[in-house]
Amino acid sequence: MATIIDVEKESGVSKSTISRFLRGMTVTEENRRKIEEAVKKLDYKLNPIASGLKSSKTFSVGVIIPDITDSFFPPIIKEFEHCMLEHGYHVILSDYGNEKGKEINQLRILSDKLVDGIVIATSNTRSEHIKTCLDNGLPVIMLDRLIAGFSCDSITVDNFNASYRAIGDCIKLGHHKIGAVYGHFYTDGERIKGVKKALKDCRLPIKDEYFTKLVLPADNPEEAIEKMIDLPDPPTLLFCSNIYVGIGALKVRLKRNLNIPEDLSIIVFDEISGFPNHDYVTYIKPEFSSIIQPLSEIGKYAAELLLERMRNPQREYKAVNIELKTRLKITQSIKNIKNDLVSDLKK
Amino acid sequence: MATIIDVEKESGVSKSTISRFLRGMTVTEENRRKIEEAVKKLDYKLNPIASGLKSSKTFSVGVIIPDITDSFFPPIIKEFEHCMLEHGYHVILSDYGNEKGKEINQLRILSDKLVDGIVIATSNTRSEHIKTCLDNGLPVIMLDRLIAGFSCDSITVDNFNASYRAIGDCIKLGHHKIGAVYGHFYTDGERIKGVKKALKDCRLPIKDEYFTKLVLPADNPEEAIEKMIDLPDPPTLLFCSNIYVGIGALKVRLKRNLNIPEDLSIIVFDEISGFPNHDYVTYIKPEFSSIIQPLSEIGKYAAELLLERMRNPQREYKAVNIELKTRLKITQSIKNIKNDLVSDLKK
DNA sequence: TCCCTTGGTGAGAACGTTCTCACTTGAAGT
DNA sequence: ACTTCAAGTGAGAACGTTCTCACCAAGGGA
Repeated sequence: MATIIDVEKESGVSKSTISRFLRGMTVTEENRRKIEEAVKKLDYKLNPIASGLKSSKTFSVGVIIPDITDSFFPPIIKEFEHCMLEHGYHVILSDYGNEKGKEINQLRILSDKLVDGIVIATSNTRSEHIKTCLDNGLPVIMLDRLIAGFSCDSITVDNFNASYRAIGDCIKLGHHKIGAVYGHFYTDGERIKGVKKALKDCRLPIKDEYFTKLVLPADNPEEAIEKMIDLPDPPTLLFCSNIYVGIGALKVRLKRNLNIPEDLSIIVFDEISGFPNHDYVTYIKPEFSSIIQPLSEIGKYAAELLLERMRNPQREYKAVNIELKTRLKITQSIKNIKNDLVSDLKK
Repeated sequence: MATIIDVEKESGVSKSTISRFLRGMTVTEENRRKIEEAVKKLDYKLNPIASGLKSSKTFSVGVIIPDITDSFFPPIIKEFEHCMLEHGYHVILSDYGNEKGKEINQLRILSDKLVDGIVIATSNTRSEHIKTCLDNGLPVIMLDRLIAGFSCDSITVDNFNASYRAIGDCIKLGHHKIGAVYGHFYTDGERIKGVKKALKDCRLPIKDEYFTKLVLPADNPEEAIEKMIDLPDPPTLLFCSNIYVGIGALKVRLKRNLNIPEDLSIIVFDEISGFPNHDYVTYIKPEFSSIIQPLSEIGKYAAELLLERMRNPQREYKAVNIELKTRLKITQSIKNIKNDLVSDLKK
């Protein structure tokens, strides 16, 4: 393998100038020509390890996620990786398998000199591990999930507002008995806050038996949903706070042969199929109404923000929180109770 | 950040000995104690970049795949990453978006000094790019797909034999008119060879109109399937060579309201839902019969083989080809024509 | 007793870059 | 014409390890 010293000898230009040229700084026309010639002749490639030693840059970033087999993450990672590669960065993938301890461990390993930046979808509610990185000047972008009381760059979606507005729309359609099944993650919390706020703002009661919190994946969403529809006075609409609950609803629908939306209206936060090879679910009619997250965009913005932070590693910083808009897709899975009432009255 | 020189000063032991100790070589009891004490006191961490410069090891490996949003890959990667991490290796993910040129490019970038080993699921039918790596002493493991006439370590599944046996079973159940829709990838080729061999061995005719090759994802599997069932004399059983074709069959079933297996028997190479959050499809009865690939195992064996190669980087080597067994899952989606004939006769 | 081996040691070179700093050159400003 | 300045240059130190090599002590075989 040719080194910069070989290029120096071949071209007659000093290694300092060669190094500068390779990093995009200006050199005289003549030197440029000589260097390019020598580089080509020797098939010289910059050694990124040697380069990283002095400059403390590895041109690689870490992505730490709870579970790559969760369909939420691959599209995000795909776009993120694509953007980073365009800027010469490599992506180190780290799947912590939903184990809080492992998450902290992986973050430490990656931050110990290996990466120039981190993107993390945390499962922890404490922020020490992330704060340590920031204190050491390592940029961290939080993905999808925040930690209460901790300020850090982030890319999230409008969990609260989207849920608030979606439920508002459902209420306008005449739904007054609204139930929700949700998980124990950060995002679930935000979404349920939105649901309850919508109910409150419309002066509708919030019944305890209509709200079931699950510890996923241990708890079974189907059970919770079945229990809810079996109530003496069941809700007319079910808000599924994430895809796992949505899938549960799909199962209950098949198992109990539910008519949607006659027996129950359903709305899901998340698209049940984000995967190109799983979009067949759209053939099961009516499709569930859903709040769709812009997955590629999340990846894109994460990349852009991280790149910006790595370019300008100023110490004292103000956290940038980017909240992306979701898209509400209303289908026949939500009954228009008002219109039905009107037509009932007409009869 | 403390360096090894700081530890040297603190402990009074030379940096050579410290370096040796850190890499697991034996030192005297007294030195061990001194070093450990100093390391702890200074919170010393080995700098992997500096370490890699001299030793030409980065302790990272590259995984190059066509599409991370294809449900096939995440479970493999998850297990692979898990195994590699246990041995101190990091995984750099590289998604080439099914573009042959980009695949070659990514491989070159990764191999230029950045990684100690490569796992690649190639889309190319030429092997130069991989051969270059091997010639440079960089271990490469081929994943899922081989290249004709090119010898290289690999982890695949028994595409040919599994298809051969599965179709053999179907023939025993009385299916003589067997059709297949398949893609243009390596794996499709092997599977179809198995199907045709089974037909040939049973002296059944291989009708051209029963075999449709698609260039995925451009071509539409649904169309091909519909055309086939609309033949004047359609097949009684359809072999779907991959998950995309399987999904196509699912769509056609819903769209045309097909009765499975009365109207058509179906078997799919691949499980239609590899994702934990997409397993609802099992609630659509009857589930399609399928040939299930051991995804985690693929990741595990890839890791083991790669680790072995990196430990013993002997030049002249004989390629190791590991072919994993798939699991055949026969459901009600395959009609037992023979028994039906028998009962028809009894009537 | 002497030689030879074995296991452990430390000094210093090596790895291939980037960074620092003092220098040269030519153009612009007075 | 003389200073000032900016842009570009090259020598050599620096980055933090690992590697090479010569060395030393202890123990075993002759």
